[in-house]
Amino acid sequence: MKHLLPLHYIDTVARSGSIRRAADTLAITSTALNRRILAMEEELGVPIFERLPRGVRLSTAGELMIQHIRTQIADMERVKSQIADLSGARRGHVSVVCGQALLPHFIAEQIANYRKLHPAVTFSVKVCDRTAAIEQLTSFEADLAVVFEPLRTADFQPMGRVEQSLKAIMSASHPLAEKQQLGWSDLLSTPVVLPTTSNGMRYLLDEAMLRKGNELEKVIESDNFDFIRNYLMHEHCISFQLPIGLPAASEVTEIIYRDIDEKAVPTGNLYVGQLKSRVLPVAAALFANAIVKALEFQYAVTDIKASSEQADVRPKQVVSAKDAE
Amino acid sequence: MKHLLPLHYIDTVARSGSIRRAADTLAITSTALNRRILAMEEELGVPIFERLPRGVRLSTAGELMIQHIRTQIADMERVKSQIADLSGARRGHVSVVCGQALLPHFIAEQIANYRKLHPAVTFSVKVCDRTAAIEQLTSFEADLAVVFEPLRTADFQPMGRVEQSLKAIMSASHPLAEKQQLGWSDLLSTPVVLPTTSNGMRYLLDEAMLRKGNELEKVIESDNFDFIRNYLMHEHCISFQLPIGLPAASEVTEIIYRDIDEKAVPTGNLYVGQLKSRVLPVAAALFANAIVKALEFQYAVTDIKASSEQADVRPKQVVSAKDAE
DNA sequence: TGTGTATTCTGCTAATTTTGCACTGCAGCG
DNA sequence: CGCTGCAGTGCAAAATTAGCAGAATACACA
Repeated sequence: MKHLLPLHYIDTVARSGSIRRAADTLAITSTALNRRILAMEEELGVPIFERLPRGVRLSTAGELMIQHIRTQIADMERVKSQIADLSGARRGHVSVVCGQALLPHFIAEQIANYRKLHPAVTFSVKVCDRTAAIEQLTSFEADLAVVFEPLRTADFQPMGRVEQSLKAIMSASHPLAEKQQLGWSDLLSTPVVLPTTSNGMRYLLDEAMLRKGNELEKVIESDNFDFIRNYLMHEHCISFQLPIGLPAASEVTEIIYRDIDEKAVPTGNLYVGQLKSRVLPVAAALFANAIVKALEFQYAVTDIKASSEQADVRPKQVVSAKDAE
Repeated sequence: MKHLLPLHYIDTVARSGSIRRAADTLAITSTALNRRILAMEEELGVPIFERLPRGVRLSTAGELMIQHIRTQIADMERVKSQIADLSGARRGHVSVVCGQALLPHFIAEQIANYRKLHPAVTFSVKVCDRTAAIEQLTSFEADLAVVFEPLRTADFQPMGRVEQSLKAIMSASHPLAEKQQLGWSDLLSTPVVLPTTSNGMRYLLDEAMLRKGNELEKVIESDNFDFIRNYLMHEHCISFQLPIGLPAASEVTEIIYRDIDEKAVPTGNLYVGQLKSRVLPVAAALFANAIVKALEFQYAVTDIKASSEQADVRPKQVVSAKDAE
């Protein structure tokens, strides 16, 4: 959309923090860009940027302006999407951020499903911690966020929620693998690998430690779940994962998972949500619906499975049986 | 703001229903305007306007677009207003519509008060019926609406409300002038001059007639209160007015007013409100606050005055927007 | 049925705006 | 004290846009 080119320019400058860098990414000369910015500021009557020796930074007025600009751009996307929708073609782009390194597992499946229905819709997926996820929403870089126990900010508007109780993950040869459910004392009995504090699970675990008054034996801290999983193969530690981040029951892996007693670690919530008071483009809104539905479904499954496990009616899934050999 | 010039163009064309007429008001040639519109449509991929032999009309896509455009323009105003506010100067423009021909009496006073505080703020006031008032809000031609018993639309967001019970007005020589309070039978005993159906008072009166099962002796119907008041001087009729539309108690006029028994005609509500989910410019928001405060105050005054006139002292409350919803 | 009028749209040229290049001035850094 | 990275400026070229004249079209009304 041509008319919001100037706005896009300002947005880019604000994001890059320098007119020249912005000019690069915009593929125009810095002088042209510079002049447009000057023109806008002239028009507005106040400078949008503070000139620093190392570039530019948004002024107070600029902060107001940039919020407006990003709303404009996002809203234009929405309108285009709705107009495209009128003519039957469901197209558009959906940008999702996940607060949980292993969620892409789930998200990938959802996207694949959605794209089967609407191949003209494209996606971008970004993984970052919860606070960054909310920032991505407010800066309009993301349409949707899927986060675990988000900080309660006024900007986040939940569209769906499922409870997720932490699972302990470990190698099949770990001594604790024999138990079906682990209590707090079990967790204390073994070294643990923890996610970093930006992670929502870590928040729950820290809370549990505070409440119990004793500490887990933290030997490693990492924000990368691939690393954690791999490490569990080398040392008899345990770590944690959300049900939604676990591999499907049918998949055979050397990493097994066990329930944790609710009294040991409280249950958390996984949220799907958007920026408050924003109207999403058609594609994003539909995808959000789909994802919420899927979460509810997935949750129901987890719930049933969990209850049957706790009652110990059914055998543990294939993974443990195989690995126990 | 230059970047939304194209948007403003489209807006104007949509409002005037013809490219040429719009071009006139925009002070450019119709060809230039035409080309810009064609360019926008090209860019959007779908026509915004339907071409009719007598001009143009918004297409379905155009309806979506125009809503976006008006939001954008209004929001830009808000941003400018907030930015101006940063630098201490409280400036801006407030556009008010009233649903009641005699409200300007009250509004004028409010505007005068407000402008004493902030002389840099300008106003436009328009009088129209309730439905038109809401339309003015949705088309972003007005920031605020003050209406009596508005139709309950999803677009109207009340910010304040006061109860207003109808008063009967008549010449001082009218036989009924001797009574302090009029009942339904009193109203039936004399010819009446009614406002048109677009008026909220008329709505209440029609309802009362329906409920009572008998009709007032309507001799004249008019949408002009000046005319009505003047007519009352010539014939012994009565008409109706809201407390807020009455002259101040200190003013001496030949037209007097009397309470009406609540059992005869139900009490209505006067609302101050804005377009739902819109963020008003600073000046408009402040003026809205002031007006709500004044309404509450004025109501209190009316109440005191009324109590001195009539025996029945009944406290009625002012409901703020929070409680109203 | 014909004529007048109002509409949008299209070549073409002139005016205006925007761009890119080369350059200036400025401020921190080693 | 020069170097580097930065925003701003003068000027000519390029691109966009405006205005004019006119074509095509469809309704209104006699």
